[in-house]
Amino acid sequence: MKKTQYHHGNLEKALLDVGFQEARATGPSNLGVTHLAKLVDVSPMAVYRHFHNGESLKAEISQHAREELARRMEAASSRESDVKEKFLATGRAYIEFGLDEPGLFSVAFMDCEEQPKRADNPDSWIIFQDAVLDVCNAGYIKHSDIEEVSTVAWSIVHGFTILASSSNQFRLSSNKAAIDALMARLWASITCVPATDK
Amino acid sequence: MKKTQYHHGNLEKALLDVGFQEARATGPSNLGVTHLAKLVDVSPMAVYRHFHNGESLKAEISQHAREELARRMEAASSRESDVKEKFLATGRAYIEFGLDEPGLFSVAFMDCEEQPKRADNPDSWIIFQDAVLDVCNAGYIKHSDIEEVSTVAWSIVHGFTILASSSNQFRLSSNKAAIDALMARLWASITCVPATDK
DNA sequence: TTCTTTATGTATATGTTATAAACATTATAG
DNA sequence: CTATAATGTTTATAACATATACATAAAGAA
Repeated sequence: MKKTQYHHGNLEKALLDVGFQEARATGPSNLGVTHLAKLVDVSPMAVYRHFHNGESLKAEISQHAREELARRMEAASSRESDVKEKFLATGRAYIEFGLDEPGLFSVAFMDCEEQPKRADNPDSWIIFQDAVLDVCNAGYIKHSDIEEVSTVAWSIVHGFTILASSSNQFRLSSNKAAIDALMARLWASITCVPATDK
Repeated sequence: MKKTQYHHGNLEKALLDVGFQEARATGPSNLGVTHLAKLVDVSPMAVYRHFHNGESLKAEISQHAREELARRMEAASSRESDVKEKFLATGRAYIEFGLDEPGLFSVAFMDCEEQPKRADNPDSWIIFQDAVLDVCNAGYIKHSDIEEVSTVAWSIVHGFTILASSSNQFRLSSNKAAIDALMARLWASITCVPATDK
């Protein structure tokens, strides 16, 4: 089982793929240059022909994880037809992604300096905004509230996911019940907002 | 300016203090054993007399950051007298801590294996639960909803803070306006929850 | 005080990682 | 069918974490 070809074929994709798998399995901790190079059976320095440094490799893996999340959100949304249900399914998919794939989720939102941020790729922020736009067009909310509502929706869903999945935070009796309750209250927060008293 | 004493005096506290400062200044990236030892002008191995390994040192720094957050929440709450305002001030303090001290905030919630979790120290989860308990006792919500409401409150506030502070996520026109809106909707989500239709 | 023990630091060594520089091989375009 | 550009390897170097062995100082027993 030794080295048969000097050139790998498509090392860049291979590194991203194996990095994605590692992210899925163990989160951010095994995404080092040397480790990934070993998994692809290539010398560590070969990596630098395709990525400026280890951080940018991690950043791209992180981007891939975010794209996977976005894909699942869109898939979940497309399974529904009602606007409200589409919106809720989008949020629910986000949470379920975090709970089912804690490694990918934490890599998706780990802090790395430069995000690639390619406009052509799906992005959870855009997806939330689109879902909220539909909710708006269906008459549930005012047009001027779109950004505000998107912000709330993403915040609540993201916060819950992090606290429930990644770490040592709140312990809940039932995840499913907690998610149902959370989504109900999310819907409440965006539809029946009271007059800003004071 | 050379080494005058062989023994340091209180190295453990010195390491935690300088680690806290580094966390404040640059987040999780400069909390290594060697680096902190250098800042305290001590050999790297001295650190191991006080911490089992580098991870546990980081974990304690992280704990201190969480305690600082808790302290600010309690301070903000204590400045108000009305139950609702106390609750909202608690959440607002959380967000402001994240925005004012992004380094401390990201260290506070970075994932490290073992959290110390000393019961005698203040903790944001407990503080939220206490605030919600008061909201409950004031008649705003049902007693059976305490856990659910605490979960929502922490989720929304934590999610917003992370997305707004730590990373490259949503860009908002005005932070203050966004926070006001968020808190209004948080209050909405916990008070006027609609019948669980379906 | 002086001696012993324990706590606390240092020195040295090993293994891992990131990454630079120089060199090797292969693919591709004239 | 070569030059040259792309892609990999080898060989440093430097920063780390941390183990082992050793040094010093502080605290208590004699």
